[in-house]
Amino acid sequence: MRCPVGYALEMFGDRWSLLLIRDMLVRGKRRYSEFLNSEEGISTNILAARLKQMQKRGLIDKFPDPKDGKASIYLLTDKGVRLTPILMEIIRWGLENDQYSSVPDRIAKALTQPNQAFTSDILKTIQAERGQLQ
Amino acid sequence: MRCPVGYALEMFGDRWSLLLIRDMLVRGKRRYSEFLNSEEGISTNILAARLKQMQKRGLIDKFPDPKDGKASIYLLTDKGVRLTPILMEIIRWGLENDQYSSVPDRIAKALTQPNQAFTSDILKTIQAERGQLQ
DNA sequence: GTTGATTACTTGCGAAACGCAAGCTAAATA
DNA sequence: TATTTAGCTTGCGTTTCGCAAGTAATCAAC
Repeated sequence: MRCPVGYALEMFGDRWSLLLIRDMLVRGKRRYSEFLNSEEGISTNILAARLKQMQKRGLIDKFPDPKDGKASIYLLTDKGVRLTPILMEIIRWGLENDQYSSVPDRIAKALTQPNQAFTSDILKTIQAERGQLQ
Repeated sequence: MRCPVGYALEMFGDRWSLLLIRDMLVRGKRRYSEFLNSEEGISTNILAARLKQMQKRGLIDKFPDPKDGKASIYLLTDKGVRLTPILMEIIRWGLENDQYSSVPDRIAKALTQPNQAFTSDILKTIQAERGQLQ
């Protein structure tokens, strides 16, 4: 009998989780080094902690890179991909309320469609990637 | 040319802001004392700081209570009310992914409609309240 | 009109989280 | 074999948070 908002905020309600999810969902980032040089500048110890936490919470999976033994690939789980509608509404609100915000055409276009369409596009893409790694 | 997600998280991306917005949007809370005894247990200094911050950021307004000189009434601005679709998607995700989460019938019903319908319901209600106070 | 309660805070302090810089390990590359 | 790359860990100072106690203004009761 708990509040779903409280649950959601426990899952990704810190300063960095949702930005990492954005990086994975709309920017196609997959690697530690890619997350590290996001424009917002997450520090390396926090990044490591968040990735572990999100894995523990079932939002992302970690795979070894088949082409480079020292590298890893981080992918959203289905539960993580289903955050897409939340992210879309956040993007919509940000664009509506901040004159300095903008997004690439691909995202602007997705915002005109129902959330579900974009979510299932991304879900397919990531499930295909996952298939290559398992 | 900044990211709308980054902007949004600066506006309400801390541990408490979105819970306060939930309290105002779906639980009809308006007063300091009401926020203080939310189930999550915000501490009094943090509550005071958040309310000031949200006011500064244009998410809420503060009005003197016409019936009690020592009391205040906090109301969402239109910008704050427009967060409703984000909150609805968060609720949807929480319900979908946490077996222990539930919401009152009124909210469950609203989730079956397009987000916009519930948003404009709430907007009307709050604009009416605001009219009584200004 | 004085006393006690209510409302909305502020202050002080210890604990936890964050941010920066440096260092470390294993694997790949030259 | 030496150097670079990828992905971390550790240490430490700073900021934020959480708890408890205290304060100020108003209101309600006697």
